This record gives sequence, C-alpha cells and structure tokens, in this order.
Amino acid sequence: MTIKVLLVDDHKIVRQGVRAFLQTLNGISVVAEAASGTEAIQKAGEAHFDVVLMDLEMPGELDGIAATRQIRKEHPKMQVIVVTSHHQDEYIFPAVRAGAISYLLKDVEPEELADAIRKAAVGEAVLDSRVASRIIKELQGIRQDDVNPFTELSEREFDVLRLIAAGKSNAEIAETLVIGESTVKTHVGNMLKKLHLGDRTQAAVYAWQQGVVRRD
Amino acid sequence: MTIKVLLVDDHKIVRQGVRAFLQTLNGISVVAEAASGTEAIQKAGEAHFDVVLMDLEMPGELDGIAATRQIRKEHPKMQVIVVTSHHQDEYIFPAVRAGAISYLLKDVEPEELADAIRKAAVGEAVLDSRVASRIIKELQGIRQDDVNPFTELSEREFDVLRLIAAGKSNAEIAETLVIGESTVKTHVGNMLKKLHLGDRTQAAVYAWQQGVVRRD
DNA sequence: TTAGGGGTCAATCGCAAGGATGATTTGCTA
DNA sequence: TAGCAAATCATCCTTGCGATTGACCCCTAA
Repeated sequence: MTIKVLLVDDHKIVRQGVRAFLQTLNGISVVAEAASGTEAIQKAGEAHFDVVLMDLEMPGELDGIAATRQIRKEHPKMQVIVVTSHHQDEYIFPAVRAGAISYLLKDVEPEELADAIRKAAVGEAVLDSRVASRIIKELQGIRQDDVNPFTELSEREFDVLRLIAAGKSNAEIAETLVIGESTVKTHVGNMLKKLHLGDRTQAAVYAWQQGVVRRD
Repeated sequence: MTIKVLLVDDHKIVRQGVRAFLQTLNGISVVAEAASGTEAIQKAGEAHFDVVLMDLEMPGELDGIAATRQIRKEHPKMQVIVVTSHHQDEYIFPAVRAGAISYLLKDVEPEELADAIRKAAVGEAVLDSRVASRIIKELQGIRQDDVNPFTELSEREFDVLRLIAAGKSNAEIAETLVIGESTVKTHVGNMLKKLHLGDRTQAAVYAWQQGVVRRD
C-alpha cells in the first residue's frame, strides 16, 4: 500500500523539488499539494492522506502550526510532519503541541525525509538530531517552580507580537486587528510581562531570534 | 551552446528542486552547486559559469550579497541572478549594487526562472513585476536633495543600530559606548533618517532582516 | 585656508509607549 | 450554574523616544 502524501508549502519550487524526489521512491506518492494553510485544510477534507508534509513558514492568516492543529483535530488519522528552517526551540513545542508527529529542518537529507514519512505513516516520530538536542536542553532548563517561564501567549497576544516584529506601531496594530488602541496596549503589556521583556523593541528582537516571524 | 549555471543555496532540497527543473530544459545545464557564499566564490574561481543563481539567505559570515559582489568583481562575465524570499525594498538595492543582474522572488514560476537565466546569459535583466513596482515607488520617493537614500551608515550609527537590534535602550547604549545619551539620540535619529525607518523597533527588525546581526 | 563630514553634547518639545487599574462581555468548563 | 480566562475598552500617569536646533572639536579633501 503506497503512502499518500499531501505536500504543503507556499513555494512552488520547493514543492516541485520534494515531489520530484519522493516520486523516485517506491511506496510513497504525493497525491496532492497545497500552497497555504487554508488550502491544506481544504484538501485534507476532500481526500484521505496518510502523511501531511507541512511547511511552517507560510503567508496568510493561517500559518503552518494552526493548519496542523486544525488538520489533526479534524482528521486524527492523518499524521503531520512539520518542515521548517527554524532551528529555534520555540517553534518546536507549538508544532508538537499542535499535533505534529515529527519535526524536520529544511536542510534534512532527502533519505531522512523519506524515512520520516514512512515512519509517520505507521505512527512513529522522527526528530532531527539537532532538534532533539535542543529539546533535551530545553527540558533540562525547566524548573519545578518555574513551570511556565514561557507561558503560552493568547491568540491576540501572539498577533500583536507578530505585528510588533513587523515594525508596526500600536495604532497600526489596532487598525490591522480592527480593535481599539487601548486593547492593543493591554495585549502588548501582557505579552511583554509573559515573555519577561522590557519593551516592544526587545519583543521584536525576541520574535526574530525565536523565529516567530519569517524573513519573507 | 548550453548555459552553464552555478547553483548557490544552503538548502539541499531547494538545490535539488531547482536542478531537477532546470535539467528538463534544453540549453541550460547546472554544472555545479554551492551551499554557502564562500563555497560559491571558490567554485566560481575553479570553472567558468555563465549564470550564478544566488540565494540571499545563507548562514555564515559571507552572505549572498557579499558573495555576489565578490564574484562580480573577480569574474565580470558571470551574471548573477539573486533569488530571495524578501519582498522588502531594502534588499533589492544592495543586491543590485553588488552587481546582480536580476532579482527574483523565490515563489517565481519555474518558466520565469528559466527565462531569467536565458536572458541573464546574454546580459539582459529581469525583474519580478512585484519587485519592479516597489522599485518604481522607491524611486518616486527619492528627492533631489536626497540622492543617497541608502547612504552608508557611519561607524557610530552602525554601532547604535547593532545595539538597538540587541534590544538596548538609549541609556544602555550610551553606557555601552561611553558617550552621552544626547549623542546616542543624535545617532539614532540620523540612522533612522538614512535608512528611512520610523522608529527603533523598525530599525531592529531591519537589522535582523538584513543580517546585520545573526542569531548564532 | 575653507568647506564638509563625523563625533560629541545640550535644551526643548510633542507624542507614543508602557504601567496600573477597573469594567464588561463572551465562551468554555468544572 | 458558577467560575475562569480571554478579549475588549477606558482613564490616568510617567517616561522614553524622536525631531529640531545649535554648538564645538577634529580631520581630510578641495
């Protein structure tokens, strides 16, 4: 039985490349592609896939993590492998929490990718060794009384963080999110407190360091 | 005569994808690949290429723009096509100044890429329409008395930019550089004006986007 | 010598940002 | 049903930021 794969990536060239490689393999077949999170969810609803290869960095309101969460919620049998170029920790946990079974870096060796797909199809996880070592370190750093050093930001707080990392002012953020500036300030304040940051500039730096925002 | 192409991208999958596509075409041949700016310069010195496909986002001390500059300097006959996912203006001008003949976005249609390569081989430039429109806008914004929109920053201004990109306040910067806060403010203001940025947060974002600071 | 650029600093002004606090509504869950 | 977290908005207050202007020193190219 061939493994049916849904390929999600906003870059056509990347999709072509991955598809070209996967087609040379037996037992794996890319049966559909999607260029956005929204499209991925749609495709997942139309047909069954064994494995979804999901790029984390995608434009639009629905990013890879949200799409992963949604797909896993609606189709628990589909396994999602997250592919990203972010080496940072902060992206790993959200992805795993969203239901991704494996977390790969984009410069993964093609053979490892194939391996990850085969394992995902039978419910096995694969972690890039570099990622794995970071997870270990992260886990080591978690103390008892400090269970939530990076308490999850709420949706809105995360929205605000992303926009700050784009260089937006409170007024612009308010306009973008269609809420009052007072509300934006509240979210900014709460976000800064949760992340232990001093001001919006540090938040922007943090976001870039952690890979919260993409370079495109 | 087939066009000899050097493929520069730190992601193996991307190289494979582009190579796979280009090999389906007549008259274009990927004869070498490089995974970093340094390697690209080395390869360029070992053999002749008609066109270099250069990814801007690469790790290491030598980024795509620097590599482009170097290659153009040493081998004026090699044309460099810059490929990036940056939609921002700021990257376009440095790339063009560095000697890139064309500037493409990564989600370019494969056929357009092929076209760009063929044209580059005969010295013709191709600009993505989205990029072109931005250039127009930028040029429209340039005034007579403002001939150098991207004047090089002075040493001090650059120091200040780096520290802002580290999340430092004016007072902290003053302390670090052992100068008065007034002076810091002067530098900040001049730097923002030269880079056409609105505030320090945008400067921090700019710095991260441009790779002024690195996350390793 | 003079003009210009860079670096330094200060005074002033207006505004955005951020902290603190309280209130309301909504939706989920124990 | 009661409780709770999230989201929304407002008010008050303080401070950091950025613009502007003017000044002085030093160095270099014309």
